[in-house]
Order: sequence, then structure tokens, then C-alpha cells
Amino acid sequence: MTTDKESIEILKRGVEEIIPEKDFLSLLKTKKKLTIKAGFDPTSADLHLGHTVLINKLKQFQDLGHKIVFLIGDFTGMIGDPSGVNETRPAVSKVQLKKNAKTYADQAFKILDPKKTKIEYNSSWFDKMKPSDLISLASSMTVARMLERDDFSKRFKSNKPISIHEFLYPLVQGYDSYALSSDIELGGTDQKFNLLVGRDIQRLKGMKEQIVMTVPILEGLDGVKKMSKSLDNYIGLKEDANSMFGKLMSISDDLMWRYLELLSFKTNNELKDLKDSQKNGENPMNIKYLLSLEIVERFHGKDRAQQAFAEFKSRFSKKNAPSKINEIILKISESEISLINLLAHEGLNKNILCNSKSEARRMIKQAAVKVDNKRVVDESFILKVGSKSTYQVGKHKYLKIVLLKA
RNA sequence: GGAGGGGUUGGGGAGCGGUCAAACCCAGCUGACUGUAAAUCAGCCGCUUCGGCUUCGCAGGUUCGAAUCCUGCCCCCUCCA
Repeated sequence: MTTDKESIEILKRGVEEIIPEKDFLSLLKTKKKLTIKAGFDPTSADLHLGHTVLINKLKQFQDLGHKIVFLIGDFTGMIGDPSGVNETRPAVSKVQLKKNAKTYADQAFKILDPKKTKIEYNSSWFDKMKPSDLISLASSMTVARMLERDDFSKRFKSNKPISIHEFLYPLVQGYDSYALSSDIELGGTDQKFNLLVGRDIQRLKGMKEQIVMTVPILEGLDGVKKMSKSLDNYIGLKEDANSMFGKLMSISDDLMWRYLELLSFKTNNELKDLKDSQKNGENPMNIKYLLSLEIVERFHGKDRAQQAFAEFKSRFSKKNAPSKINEIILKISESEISLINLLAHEGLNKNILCNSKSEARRMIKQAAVKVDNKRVVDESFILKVGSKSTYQVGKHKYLKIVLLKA
């Protein structure tokens, strides 16, 4: 059984802010089963590791016996969260939201225990709400307060449009806290304002105010910008084990510590030991292996994680070819074809190795091309019909091509 | 409705009549090295049958010659109403 001190340490790990912290501590002391709320707008189909910082925190609460409410913002999703953006978010259709919501929950349950997690949809109370109720909700906040928000005030000052419905977003989210009687609400740091509005609404309705806990926004693979799909610096929860493992290994040695803090379930003591070991000369690569194994295992299981580990070592430490290579049959009208034309051949479709002949020529010149594991630097290299060879361009692109006469 | 400013190769941003396929930074890619798809260093980063060709919001025009000047159109921003 974890002691109070230990559980507080676990819950506070990696957390940006707890408002108010005093109340949080005394609430934990009551030993009551608390209702922990976190909301997700299912505006896109897939979650990535960045989202799991929050889900991991929920998991820690869950393991300590608290009640987790995974709130799917199918109603709020129609508004579009204005947080952190400098323009109006496009609204997402109801059907799409429903679809996304399902995949969200599935992905979250790789971490959370489905039996102990309550899934709620905020449309279930908002769809019943009358316009008059909404107006009364809207009366609980002033325009001036809304404009205190950085993103709104920036937009206002720079004459970018703010639609009235965007003002409703924080109110609606705040109302959710009331509807769920939440004791604590978790969210990213960019959610701070919205989370605090929850406290206001609860107070106005005569309910005890929730504690607000914010977690940092995870940096993407580049280590600078936040992880997001649109920046293509993310690791999706649905990615296969090999690519997940490889991407984790590609982060810098510095970023590795950040990921360990926010994504790993290793204890603080274990992390400290790892840090010490690096100081004592341990290769950071090995620590990164531990991180990658833990994360991949979480989403793909132990066996797949070990396989990905072996594959990575084989491919990159020993520079072997990947264990499975796509094979394609290409029919050409001539009896032979130049390597340049082959690498950029349209018939390869999605498997295309170079986007243009110029690029193919460049790659050959840069010694990036191998045919059957032999480096080719001759720009006029010719392949004959009937040949079956493995082509490699750079470290990552492999393709087996069988050449046939059309 | 009025007055200004601007749209350059993935992003940022020079260039303002020839020396421009277009500086520089970021991202990306490749190689070397290594302890990893880390770090570091070097190179590449429009297309090409390697002769050239097509690009600087769009369409015309001036000129031997335009990303650079002119006209029209489209879009964006700032200020005023």
C-alpha cells in the first residue's frame, strides 16, 4: 500500500500547476474516492503520445483508487476549442465526432483500465438544455473576463474575428464540471482558463469548486515545438511497433529525459538512478532503449516491443536490411531500364524510391543507393528485364523489384 | 466607402532591370564518423533526353533583357469611416 507521501509524489510528478495546491493536499487527506475529470474533443481520429501525458496522470489517479471520468466533448467539439489558436477552429460534424470518440476511447484504454473508467458524453446533458438555460449559463461570465484570455485578447487586438460561440466554449466546459460534480479536473497548460471557469460555474451553482491540475504540453520529436500531427513531429498511438520504437530512438539525448519524466511510469527513484548512471558513463543509448521498450510495450505488448528492439539493433547498429521488405512487380516496355529511371518510375506508385529523376541522380551521386546491398555510384547503371533485386535509397527506403517485360 | 503596405522555391526572409534557379536561416534529405534514426562534420535541397527548360499571386505590356518597371485582376494586412 502506498503511503500518502508516496502517492502525493506520484501525483505531482511532471505536473505544471495545481490550483489551489493547499486544497488539493487536504482533499487527498480526506481519503475519499475522488471524481477526476478530463475532457477530450474528438476532433481528429487519432491520439498521439502528447495526449498520453494527461492520460498517464489519470492512470495514476486510477491506480490510487479514484474515479476517472473520461469525458468526450462531442458537444464542445462542435464549438471548437479556441485555446491557443489565433483563428476560429472549424466545427466538426456530429457523425465524425461520434466516430472519433470511439477510437479515442479504444486508444485511451491501452493505458486506463476500462472497467474502472467512466465514459461520459457532454452532449447527453447539453442536448437537453433549453436556450433559456444556455442564456443563464452565459450570464455567469463577462466579456471583459473572456478577453483576459491571451488568445482572445491577441485576436481582438489584431482585429482577427472572434465568433460569439467561441465564448461559449469555456462556459460549456465549465458546466461539464458541474454536471459531473468533479473534484479535480486535469488538462494541458493551454486549458488553464477553461479549467478555472469550471470552478466559477461550480461556485455559482453552490457546489464545491474543483481542483485544477495542469500538465505540460509534450514537445514533439524535434524537441522544440509541441507534438502535433500537423507539424509531423508526433508518434501516433496506432503506429506499428517498429516505427514507434525508431521514432523514440530518434529523439535527442536531452529530450529523452523529458519523455521519461512525462511518459514513463518509472518511479522518481528509478529515474534518478538512470541519471546517475549516465553521469557515471552509461551510454545514453541504453537509457533510450529502456524508454522505447516501455512505451512500445504499453501499446503493442511485450513480445512486439522486444521484436522492435531486435529489429532496431539489427537495422541500425549492425546496418542490416529490415526483416521484411515490400516486393513489387514492375512491367516495362523496353528490355532494360536505367537505374535513374527505375528509382523514379511512376509504376512504383506509393513505393516510389525517388520523387524525380533529378532526385534519383542526386541520390546516386551522394552514394545513397544500393542494389542488392552493393553501393552504386554509376549514374548510367542499367537493369535488365527478368532481374529481381533489392533496392535501397538512404537508410529507410527499401524495395524489392521484379522487372518484367510488359 | 477612403488612405497606405504586401504576396519570392515546405516555412521564415533577402533580392527591386542583366552577374538569379534566385542570399541567408529553419525544416527535410544524403554521406562520414559514432555510442542510436543522439551529437558533430561535410554535402544536397525546381525539372531535364544534361544541350537546356519552366519558376518569384494571376493575366497582359514595356525592354535586347523582368522576381525586379507599367496596366488590369485576385488575395492578405494596417489605419480611417
